[in-house]
Amino acid sequence: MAKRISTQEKILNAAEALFAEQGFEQTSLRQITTEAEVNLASVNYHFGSKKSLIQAVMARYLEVFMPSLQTELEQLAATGNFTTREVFNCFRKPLSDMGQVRKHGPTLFLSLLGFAYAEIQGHLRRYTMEHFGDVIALLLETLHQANPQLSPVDMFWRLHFVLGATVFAQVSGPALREIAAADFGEAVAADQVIDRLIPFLAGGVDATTDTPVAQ
Amino acid sequence: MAKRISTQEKILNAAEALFAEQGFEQTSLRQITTEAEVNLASVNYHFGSKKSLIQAVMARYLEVFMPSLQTELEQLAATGNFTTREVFNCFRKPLSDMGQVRKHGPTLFLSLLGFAYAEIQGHLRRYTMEHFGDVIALLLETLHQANPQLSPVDMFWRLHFVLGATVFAQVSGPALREIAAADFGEAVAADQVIDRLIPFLAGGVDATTDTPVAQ
DNA sequence: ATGCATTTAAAACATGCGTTTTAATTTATA
DNA sequence: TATAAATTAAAACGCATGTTTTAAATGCAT
Repeated sequence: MAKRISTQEKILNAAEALFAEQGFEQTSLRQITTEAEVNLASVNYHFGSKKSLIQAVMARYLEVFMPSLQTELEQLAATGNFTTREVFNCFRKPLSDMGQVRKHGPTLFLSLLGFAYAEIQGHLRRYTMEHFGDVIALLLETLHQANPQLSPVDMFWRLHFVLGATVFAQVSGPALREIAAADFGEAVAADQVIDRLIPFLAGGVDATTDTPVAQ
Repeated sequence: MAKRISTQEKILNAAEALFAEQGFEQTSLRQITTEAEVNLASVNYHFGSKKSLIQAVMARYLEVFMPSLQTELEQLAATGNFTTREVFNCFRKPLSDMGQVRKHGPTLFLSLLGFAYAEIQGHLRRYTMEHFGDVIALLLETLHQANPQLSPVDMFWRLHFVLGATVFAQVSGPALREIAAADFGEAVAADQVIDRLIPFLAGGVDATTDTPVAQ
């Protein structure tokens, strides 16, 4: 006997899948409620507004992911000496952990994160900083320790490049994996993209800053 | 005497600025026609549809950018031996050239490119491949020559990570530059972001592929 | 200057959105 | 079981969108 799923959960489950696939703005409440097989008005009844629903979807992931990431980072920091790549490897366990909570959890979460930034959802950024600002700060600090030669400004920019590459890889992930499979006859599992990503990110962050004169 | 600007051009100019700022979907025809000081219906009269307008906006840039990039790549390839960073430097001149055609050209173009991918405008991808597929192929080939150790699959993925980081840097560029200026008291010009980006990208592409075991 | 084609203007159309309202129904409590 | 609260259902609201239609204005040949 499958345990009864509440209307809230039905909505959250349908919403997160559609959000990760299409983005927040592109997904309508009617799509969500149809998929969830609940009444249209129940979204506003249970969550108040679409904006609050988006926040609830993200919160469900962040509440699992952030503490887990914090643990990993603190564990690494305790070793005293580490590389950039090891810092990024701290993301592996928290991500795969979410796969046990919810199938396709890692992919969903990263896609959601991607759209959250791509669509410049100011309220999401605010929410994240408010609830998990200390984890973000820890991440920045740890990365800086691994790269003391980088100025704070340099690190700021590179970290956002990292975010961009990550987000993009997830958002266009399904389409890309399809093309890759067709062109190279090699299927790449969703959670293996991270294996390709981490070396790239670490290489980018570790790059020398000296700029050869163009032209 | 400023030369008379046609309705088409007024629309294109207003549209590209708004698209680059807000994205394609978020920008309404009413916004565009108000900004351009033309009638609402003139967009559909001159361009047929919003989708065609988006394509026209992109085409105006691509027709300048792509041939210029092709020239740079061919010039580099003729030298016989080159680094990844030199390949990415090939983007500098074509980008800055567009600044002479239109003020803020480089930033606008990269932002547009960003939204084109972020919003998964299938028709734009098709258009680009149809008209400039050979330049894309040349870029891939040149990058592969600079990195013969990378398999085609590896290069495929890394090139998309590159695209993601680039796109993201541009799309969230204005907001990021603002934060950077506030946090570090250092204003960064829009076209200087590329100076920070290229080392990162080259470092990422050049990274070793061996993956240390996680955990 | 006249007549025709092109372009602009104003209004309406059809559709989809998030949200609200009202009533019916289910659930829980006393 | 009776009553109150919580939830679901159905419909409509107000608004914004891209597009189309119809008429007026303009440009440009003859």
